Amino acid sequence: MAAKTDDSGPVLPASIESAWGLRERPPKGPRPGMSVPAIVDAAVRVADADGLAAVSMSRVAKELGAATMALYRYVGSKDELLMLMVDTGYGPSPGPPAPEDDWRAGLTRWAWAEHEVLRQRSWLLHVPISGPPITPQQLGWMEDGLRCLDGTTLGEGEKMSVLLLITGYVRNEATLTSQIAEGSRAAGVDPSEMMPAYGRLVARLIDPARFPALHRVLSAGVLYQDDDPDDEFVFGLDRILDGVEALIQRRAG
Amino acid sequence: MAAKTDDSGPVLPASIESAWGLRERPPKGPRPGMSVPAIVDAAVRVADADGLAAVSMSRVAKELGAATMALYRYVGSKDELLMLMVDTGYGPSPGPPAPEDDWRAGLTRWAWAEHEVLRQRSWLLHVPISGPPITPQQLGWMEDGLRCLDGTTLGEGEKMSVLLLITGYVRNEATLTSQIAEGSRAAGVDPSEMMPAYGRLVARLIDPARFPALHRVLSAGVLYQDDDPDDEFVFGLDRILDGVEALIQRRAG
DNA sequence: CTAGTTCTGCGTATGGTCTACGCATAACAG
DNA sequence: CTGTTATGCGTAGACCATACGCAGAACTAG
Repeated sequence: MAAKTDDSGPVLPASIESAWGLRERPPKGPRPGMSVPAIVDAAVRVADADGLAAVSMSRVAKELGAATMALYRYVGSKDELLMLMVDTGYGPSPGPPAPEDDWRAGLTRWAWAEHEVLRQRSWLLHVPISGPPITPQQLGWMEDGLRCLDGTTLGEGEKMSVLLLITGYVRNEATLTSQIAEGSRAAGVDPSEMMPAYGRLVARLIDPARFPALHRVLSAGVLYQDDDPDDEFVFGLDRILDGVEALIQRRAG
Repeated sequence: MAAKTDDSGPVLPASIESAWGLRERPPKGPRPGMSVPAIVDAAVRVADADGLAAVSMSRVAKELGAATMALYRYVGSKDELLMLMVDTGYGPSPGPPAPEDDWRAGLTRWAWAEHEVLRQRSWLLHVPISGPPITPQQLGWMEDGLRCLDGTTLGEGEKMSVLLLITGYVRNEATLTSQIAEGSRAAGVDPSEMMPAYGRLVARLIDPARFPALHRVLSAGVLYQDDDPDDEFVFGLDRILDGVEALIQRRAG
């Protein structure tokens, strides 16, 4: 007999489907000794402690007192595990915007929430993302962001684009600051000395005649000071939100 | 006797220094059979053909008809090779803005130039960047971007922040579109069918009561259509430049 | 109660990665 | 000619993901 056809196109990995609460366990066979959430939690624990590079299948298995190959009964591949790690690593979305917030306050809060997550779990930035979000909590974040733009003059497509713009900005900013942190740790330099050292290095390398504008920036001492990363974050975010505001005004006519 | 002290702080890898034209070859010993540029070119060729994942030391060596370990006489590590690959992969910077361009036209051109490079060499996005740019051509790009903002009311630090904002945006946008391309190739789906398939998948997964805003986006058909990626790129870029413009106006006022 | 089915846990093995180390040799300086 | 120094590169070690297959557990059908 013909199975009920699944016309939904792309096939979801089994572990992702179970994250959505679909697909119950078949009643046959021995009872599982582990669970997908337990594995993912262990992997997240490893990443929190020793970084994403330390997350290998054998290391995660050791964390659980299990054999390496046992994990493959629960996740189809390491990439699948990584996807699930991202989902729980981000954690639950910050929730819908407060009623008294306008769109700008809401999105600012939303951006800061992601900023905070990425500051605390910088390994999330190192996970090679392999497609648009399909896990429950990731879509939860998206939902909360969209709600901030409810009641604006923007079209649905524009709302999506704005969210993409902001989340991309947050990720990018977090990547840069985490690189400075990791670089200073690798070089054994004090983090506050990292940017000044970089400035001196560039000053030594460049020829002022070939790089006049860059030379001017260096002369202004921009790279030498160790400014508050939060200020830098706020600067870019405000620029983007200004741009969004201009669009909203224009749409309002 | 005391060597001439190098008070410049961080030590540059040897291969990077030679990319700046410093450090000439010592006259002793057998003549080298290869050169750093030849190795980097071969690595770039491999990445262009088969992606960054195909770039292993042995594969690059095979490309050159050399033994794997021979490469380590020229580059200190694979990471160093990757850094040099990024430098030549981006290629020479697009050049200073045309005299008739105002800052906005100049930055637009600048952003499109990077966009174009990343579209053609999407492996650049997969290179884990490990710090601020220190190679000649990378700093050349920075120089050209800074020149676009010459004559504006912005401070030197603000110019730098604006550049970071834009280059981050371009990278992010390129990452998203290349993920769609790679995802569709991996799934054997036509690229134009990728976003519609994603839309159907999300529609199947979410509960409209839990995800009302997302559901509304889907109902509007936003994810189903396969819109021109360039339009999406222009949208975000214009938002950011609007934000920069607002700042310039404010500083001028 | 028994036989069949299906699932779990996991040992083994393959083929890939980067790179530390050390040796033979080639080219130069004095 | 001798000593110094650099190169080319073979060997080997320490990882990695994962394909495959087997033993046994837990359920269902008869």
